[in-house]
Amino acid sequence: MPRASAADAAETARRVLAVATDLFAERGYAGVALDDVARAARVTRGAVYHHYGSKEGLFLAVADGLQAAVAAHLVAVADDGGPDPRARLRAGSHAFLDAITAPGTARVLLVEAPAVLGWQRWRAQDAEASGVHLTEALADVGVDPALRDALSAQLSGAMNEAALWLAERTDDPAARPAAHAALDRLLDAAVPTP
Amino acid sequence: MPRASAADAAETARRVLAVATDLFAERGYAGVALDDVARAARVTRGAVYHHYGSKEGLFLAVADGLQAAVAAHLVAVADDGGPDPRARLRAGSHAFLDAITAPGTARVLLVEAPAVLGWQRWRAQDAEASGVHLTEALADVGVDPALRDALSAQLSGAMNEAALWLAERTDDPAARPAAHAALDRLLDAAVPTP
DNA sequence: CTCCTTGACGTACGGTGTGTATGTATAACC
DNA sequence: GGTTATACATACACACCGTACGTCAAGGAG
Repeated sequence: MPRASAADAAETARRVLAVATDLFAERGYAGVALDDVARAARVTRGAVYHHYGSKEGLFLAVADGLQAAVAAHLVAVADDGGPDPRARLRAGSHAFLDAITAPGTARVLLVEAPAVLGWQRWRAQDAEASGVHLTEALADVGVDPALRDALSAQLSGAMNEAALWLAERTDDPAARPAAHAALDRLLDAAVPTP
Repeated sequence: MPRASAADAAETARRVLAVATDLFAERGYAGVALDDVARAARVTRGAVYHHYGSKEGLFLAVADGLQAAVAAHLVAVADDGGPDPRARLRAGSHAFLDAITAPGTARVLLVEAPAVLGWQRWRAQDAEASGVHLTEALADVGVDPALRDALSAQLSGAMNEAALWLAERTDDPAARPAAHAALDRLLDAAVPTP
């Protein structure tokens, strides 16, 4: 008995996405069956396939949503970080770290996504969303072009690992300051000291 | 018709492990069925279950083997890196990077393993195999104890990402020197400059 | 040398989960 | 107001994991 208007359909898609985001964050990709998602969203698997095509398609939508949220927060903070490129680099990096440690985000984006989507697809998507800002900031700060890409990748890896490290230490109040302090050291290393 | 002596059994287990290592590296965990492994090793799935208990058990054995190889190479190089702790830190780090970029290693250890085994189990195993050496080296070099763990995690993340970054650039001869140069910058940042 | 226990598999089966084909009623456009 | 397309639900085929069970040789125990 499908009594779905266009608005109802959009609502259904949104509800499925929200439920899937929670479940993937909790149990990981392999740990959740599409029937779990469907039941929690009060539809059947047919609806899920209609809107997202496949389990991988659903996961991709989930990852996209989380990544967009992280990038939005990053850009917002960096934009009022002042004109000094070094300050912008720092502000943006710390903002990234804070955004990606939001409750279910790190696991989906940093652990599941590379395995599910493949590392190269994940890397491309990450680069498009937040990586560009890092690479750009490194350029603004005067990093040797020959090292820029390599350094960008390694700093990105450092921040991602910091996020996962933090996610396991939510009860230790000293962890977050320590992570930010360590990150500052690495960022200072990146900029050619004046 | 099982005519298996003890030596034959060990040979079977070894052959299955070798085949599984190749397949997991090529297609990832989800992309390989146990029947593929069994056929390639000229046995049935029964033999695989007998020796490794489960698909996850088989993957764990594969990951263990690769991680042991990486750690062995790391230790070997670091041990003749001389007595200077800073030189040992550098030598060990570069050795790690070289070892983990061996053909199928990075994907299994850095992309599949965290998702399959769970990040915490993977982290613990990685810390036991190579992480301890990094943390120890940082201590020897005089890193503030409050930052040591955070910095160790972030440097580890940087190296892992460098490895994956390199794995996608096997045809670019400038990539590896750039990765090592960028890594040196981060390592220099870690040691309190005298 | 014989018994018998155990290890090293092979075989058969059930359960779960993905994807696809098909049906259907309502919304949307003409 | 008839037609088409959309938004689902239902049913089915298929793949794959895990487990229960069977089997035959190896390796002592006597």
